[in-house]
Amino acid sequence: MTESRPTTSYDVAQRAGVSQSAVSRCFRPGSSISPKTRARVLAAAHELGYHPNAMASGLITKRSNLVAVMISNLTNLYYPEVLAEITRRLSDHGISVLLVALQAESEADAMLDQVWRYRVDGAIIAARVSPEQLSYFERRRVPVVLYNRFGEGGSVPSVCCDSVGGERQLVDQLVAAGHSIFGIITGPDDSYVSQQRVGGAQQRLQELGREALVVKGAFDYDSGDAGLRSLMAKTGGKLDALICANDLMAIGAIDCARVNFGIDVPNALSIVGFDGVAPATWASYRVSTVRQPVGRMTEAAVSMLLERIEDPDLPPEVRTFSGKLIEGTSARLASIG
Amino acid sequence: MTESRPTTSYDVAQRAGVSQSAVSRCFRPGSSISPKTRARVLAAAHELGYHPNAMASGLITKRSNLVAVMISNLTNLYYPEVLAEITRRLSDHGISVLLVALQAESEADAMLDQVWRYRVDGAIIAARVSPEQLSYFERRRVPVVLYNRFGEGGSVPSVCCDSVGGERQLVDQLVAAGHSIFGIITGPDDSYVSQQRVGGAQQRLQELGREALVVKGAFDYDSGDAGLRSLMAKTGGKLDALICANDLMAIGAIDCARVNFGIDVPNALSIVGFDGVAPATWASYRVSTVRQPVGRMTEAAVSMLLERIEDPDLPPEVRTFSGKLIEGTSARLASIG
DNA sequence: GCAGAAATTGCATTCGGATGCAACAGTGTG
DNA sequence: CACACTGTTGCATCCGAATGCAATTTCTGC
Repeated sequence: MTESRPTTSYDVAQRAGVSQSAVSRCFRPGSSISPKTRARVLAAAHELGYHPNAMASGLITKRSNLVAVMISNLTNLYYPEVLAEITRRLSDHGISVLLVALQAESEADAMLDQVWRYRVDGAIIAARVSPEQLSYFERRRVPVVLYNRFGEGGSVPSVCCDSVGGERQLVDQLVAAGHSIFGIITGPDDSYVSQQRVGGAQQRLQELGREALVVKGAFDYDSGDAGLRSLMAKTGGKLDALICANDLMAIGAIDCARVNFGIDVPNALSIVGFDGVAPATWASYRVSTVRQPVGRMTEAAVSMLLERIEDPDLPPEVRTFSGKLIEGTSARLASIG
Repeated sequence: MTESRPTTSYDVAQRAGVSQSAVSRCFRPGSSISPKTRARVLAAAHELGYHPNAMASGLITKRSNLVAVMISNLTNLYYPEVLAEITRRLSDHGISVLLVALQAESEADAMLDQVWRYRVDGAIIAARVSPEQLSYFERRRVPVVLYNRFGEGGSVPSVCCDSVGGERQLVDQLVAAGHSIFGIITGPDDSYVSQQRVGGAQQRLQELGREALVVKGAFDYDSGDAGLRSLMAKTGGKLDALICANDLMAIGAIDCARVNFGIDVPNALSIVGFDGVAPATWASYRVSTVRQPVGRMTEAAVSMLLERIEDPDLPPEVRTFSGKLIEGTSARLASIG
């Protein structure tokens, strides 16, 4: 009963009375093997608890069946869902996930070293990665799909939620509902998503002849709080509509408005977010926001990656998905629709 | 510039004018290599962008430097933090994470197949796994550390937060503050954590001559809502103190109490949770809860696992950490302290 | 400058599975 | 029953790095 060393294909071969090649062919779809032999081998494999060694097979096939999933701040509420979805979809295709969780930008190089060593078949990147680091993937011909970011003028396949369009919708609704003094809380400067969202909102505001005060945030709860305080000070409390670059900051701002300033949200102040995370639907918040279609986006990311693993020469492609406007009750919206 | 096929140690050897063995020794700490050769090799490796092939080295050393991290429901708010911490700590030791995200119990076998194929060096399990599945790890001599669960009478190393003790503290405080009609919302039946928390609370209540109405939940927001409704019905609205098996349900219950029943929490109803997740600290909730020491727990889990990878014969060990009582404002507590 | 010890280096082999090729069996035809 | 053809099978080799061993170099002390 002491199953000391892991079983190899030779053990199985011996037990089944066939050659090692036969065992190998048994576990490799598309190989020529007779049903009879197959059954014998599978029986022996089962008895011995045999599982093919992925390192050995990866070594020779040059396919690790590993995909790196790189995520910046896992604690962002939005990413766990994405990560879970991606993992599930990949494993449906027999591919395992090498998780790379970046905290600081500086770690990226050390983590990438791991990625290279394992000869991953591809990568899905939802993290900030420098252009040089990205170009490394290209040079090594490791397919990459960016998630909610954008690589060097669209030269890298990516899946995005239409931030600009979503923000324009929010702004349209806010303006139509008669708001007048706008504030924006951004994400970090180097965040593509933040740039898009803030840019989209500002642009639409300008088109409609409005403008907004902008303060910087960091995509977290406290930023919403701090951002609101700052904007209230700057506007002498006249702030009318607040656009937050994500839901988490919107939630922070809602709490701050109510608890700290005693403001009636949404009657005295409208607050909108972006993402459509779970807490945004909670009864205390019911954030007016744009929900990203996580299911369709992850599906696209995975299938784009798999296609490019099969055929690395596919041209880059950028798929953009529209988010869904969620009315919520944290903002007075025109409610066209 | 077309770096077609990945560089091998032979390429580096040739460029540096040494043998392949020398290159290998360069990347393997503790090997005998002169500083001069080392420098030459490293230079050549750098020029060629060489990264040792983990599959090849794993094949021969029988160490994959991979650890499987198995998590049930990633979307549980509590786990992302745990996952991020564990990943970071492992990568500090040069170990990468093979992520296994279980949704349904049924997937476990298919996912475990992946785990076996990659010959992971160990596993950290924060997912529901059957005893047979667990015993497979033992048979294959793959070290395992359970996270917040408990294997077959303590025969598997594990790291836990003291649920019983935490609940007892909460109950003590609630009773001391004069509550009289208690309700409990549990987690899923098969959850170890739920059993411990509910059992701990019940036991202490009994010791103090009280009892509680118990309804079943599923650790999610909606369960808090549904649980509260059910308890209100059963008690004719007299419910006084509500003990939720985790924060998320406490949050759901708080929202339901305020929004649906117009109850003043905590003055008319005290609600407590467990975990200490980020949303529990938000101004709208400030949940009275017990916070798990995630940092210490993940550190323990990782170091216990690493020790057992080095020496598989270390005896099983269960490390239990006390949580920290967070007063919050969702419950009237005696506030001893 | 030399014997001997110590450190370094290269050679050859190994890990476990995949696969081209040749040998072989089984089938249907004339 | 010989023949061509399709379908299986085993043999030998390969993937890329690690390592025991022996050969070589460098170092040490005298």
